[in-house]
Amino acid sequence: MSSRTPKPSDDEALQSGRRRATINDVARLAGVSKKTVSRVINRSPSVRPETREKIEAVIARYGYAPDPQARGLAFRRSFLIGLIYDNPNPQYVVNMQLGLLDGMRGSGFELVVHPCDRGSTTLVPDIRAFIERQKLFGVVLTPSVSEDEAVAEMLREIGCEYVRVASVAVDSEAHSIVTRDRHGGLLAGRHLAELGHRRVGFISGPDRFRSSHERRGGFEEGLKEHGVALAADCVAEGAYTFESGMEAAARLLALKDRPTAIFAGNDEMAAGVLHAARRAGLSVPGDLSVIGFDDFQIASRVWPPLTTIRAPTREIGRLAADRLLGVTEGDKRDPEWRLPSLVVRDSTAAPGKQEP
Amino acid sequence: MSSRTPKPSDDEALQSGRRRATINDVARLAGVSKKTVSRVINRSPSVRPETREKIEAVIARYGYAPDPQARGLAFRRSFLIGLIYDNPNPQYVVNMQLGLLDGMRGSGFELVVHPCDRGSTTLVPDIRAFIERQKLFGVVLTPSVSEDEAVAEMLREIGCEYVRVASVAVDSEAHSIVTRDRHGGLLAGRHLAELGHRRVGFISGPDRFRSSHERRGGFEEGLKEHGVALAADCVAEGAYTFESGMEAAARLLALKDRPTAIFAGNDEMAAGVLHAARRAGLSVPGDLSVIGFDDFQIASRVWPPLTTIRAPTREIGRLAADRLLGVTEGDKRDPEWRLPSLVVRDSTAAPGKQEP
DNA sequence: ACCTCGCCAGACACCGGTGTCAACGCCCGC
DNA sequence: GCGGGCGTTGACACCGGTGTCTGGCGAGGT
Repeated sequence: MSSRTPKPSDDEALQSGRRRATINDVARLAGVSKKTVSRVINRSPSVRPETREKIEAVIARYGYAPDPQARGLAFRRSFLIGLIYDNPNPQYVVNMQLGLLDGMRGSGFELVVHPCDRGSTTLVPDIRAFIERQKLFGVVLTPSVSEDEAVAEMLREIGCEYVRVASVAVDSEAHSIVTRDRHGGLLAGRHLAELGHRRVGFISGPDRFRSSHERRGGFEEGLKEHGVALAADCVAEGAYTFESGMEAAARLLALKDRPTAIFAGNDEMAAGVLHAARRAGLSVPGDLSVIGFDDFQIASRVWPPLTTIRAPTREIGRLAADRLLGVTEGDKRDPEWRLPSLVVRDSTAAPGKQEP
Repeated sequence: MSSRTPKPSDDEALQSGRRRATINDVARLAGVSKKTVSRVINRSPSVRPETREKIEAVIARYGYAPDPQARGLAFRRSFLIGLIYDNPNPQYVVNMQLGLLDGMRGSGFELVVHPCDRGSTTLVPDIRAFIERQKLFGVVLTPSVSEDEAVAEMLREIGCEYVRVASVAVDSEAHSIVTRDRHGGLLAGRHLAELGHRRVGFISGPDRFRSSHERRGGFEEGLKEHGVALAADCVAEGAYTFESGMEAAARLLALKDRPTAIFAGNDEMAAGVLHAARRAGLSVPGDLSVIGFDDFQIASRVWPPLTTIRAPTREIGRLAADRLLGVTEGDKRDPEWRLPSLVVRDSTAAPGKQEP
């Protein structure tokens, strides 16, 4: 009996569930010191099996769960994980959140969201304040902030756990989750080349996104396998937004020798391409094939439904959470399962072919 | 000097910013007790102005910020706000999150997200565990969980602050934020009736969403102003999903006397209506006018761009956060600013009119 | 001059956990 | 029989704040 005896009404409240059990209650009811209970909670090996069982029985009986705040105070670290992102696409954000939550389920951790502005001059201090204020256990960064070295540097400096999701390894293996966008681009290139397209266009994302370059690189590689080259005048820079896709497509479609197919860096821009094609009086896929990237909901909502590259964002999120929490099981699975894959719908066809 | 003197290295770390200041540091450096510093932090009136200023100077000098964990432990309440939702629409979720964050900025609170399944048999205990585990300061509920009385009952029982976002007042004024979906429906009805439509269709959301009924009620009201009635056979139930919208529209368009316009309960379903119309060989808005609800991104991505009702989700989120944090300023503004509004694009026209 | 009251500030316990270190019992070897 | 080492446990301080209660002090009433 380590702490002072409680008032009788206290135990009553405990029984009825009106009061949550604390470590002191468990210690008292199990006839051990709170430190020993703490050892059981933290899976310390130096507890005799009988003692452990006795304590675990009390824990189960009263549904005791340690208070993360108190634990965090002593550990100097909270049980919160932050998602730091600047990608404005709602579907990306939500899928990532869902994936992270998948991986965090049952761990006792919670997810705190933190959108940010990569262009802000106070980006690094803002993120730092966010982390230090709540003493976050760790953070997950997604493109494009995940590609910011100043941010990563700061995270190392303050000793915060982190995982960077990016299209290529931008950090040590322990700190990166690679989405392999290059492979997605490759599939897009192959698909168009196999359909017989020879003059193809590409609309990239913004330069600061690593994925813009990876998707393009893979695309060129896929084309090349079939002897097709991406002409310089058939490349336009977009901003991963619908409007930018529309504008970039308008430029490409105004070319004297316009491409018969366009690979847009994401679905949003691909939707913009569809609008531009319609304005130009071109039918898709009859006069122009269009392929997107992401396979977000929009891909199947537009007309014609978009052929696109499915990026397993939710699965990537799950993996990121696993990594942060030290679960390594997920990493061992066949890496193929988290590779981008081709989803063929109705926006691509052989060049010159009429719609059915 | 209340606590033991620190090692010289400690103060050095403080100066250089390697160590964050604690309340003990501030107390020592200001020559007062930590309790007095606590009073300043909590804006207790019983502190002499000179003392307060002295302490505030030290706080500013060292950039001291109280530790939410320690504060939370003593307060028996964290500085976290939970967003509990079951709406699967990513854009809704993200807009709501952004609105909440708008309202929480600078408050020292953070946002924890918690998707849930309204249909789960463990819904109430799951939410309860979520709240009690992290001792959430408060939660924001959005449709349709916001309309669940069992959940609200539990929140009252455990004394958790909460705000319910719903289309009508489902709770006391302090606990509800009303989105006035009825008004949006009214605008849709008026718009179609004013264009000259006499036979119109409606695709509702799921029955358990209060908004389904409100949008319909308002729609009928708007039609009625112009002497138009909503025929029973022109109403179909959807599920707020693209597929359900497509199926419901297919049914309505197969009617012998098919409607010349359809109001879909949200944009997702309206996109489904567009697909169904195309399949049926109908042009929009030439043969069929379509109007949606939400004005999410998809509305302007599809073809033709959708006339729709803009729901100010982000603003509503901001209001919810203000309410939870006890800020009342936002409530006083002209309530018009957070009413749904009509956004006219290209999917509605007078009946029988050809596309340009 | 004395008592009371209100204002202000501090001492101390407490919130619910963990780290450190010492004590205990037991088995081993000499 | 005794010292040493190991496995197990507990006492106590501590993490960084807040609640309660008490005491010192000056102003106001009698």
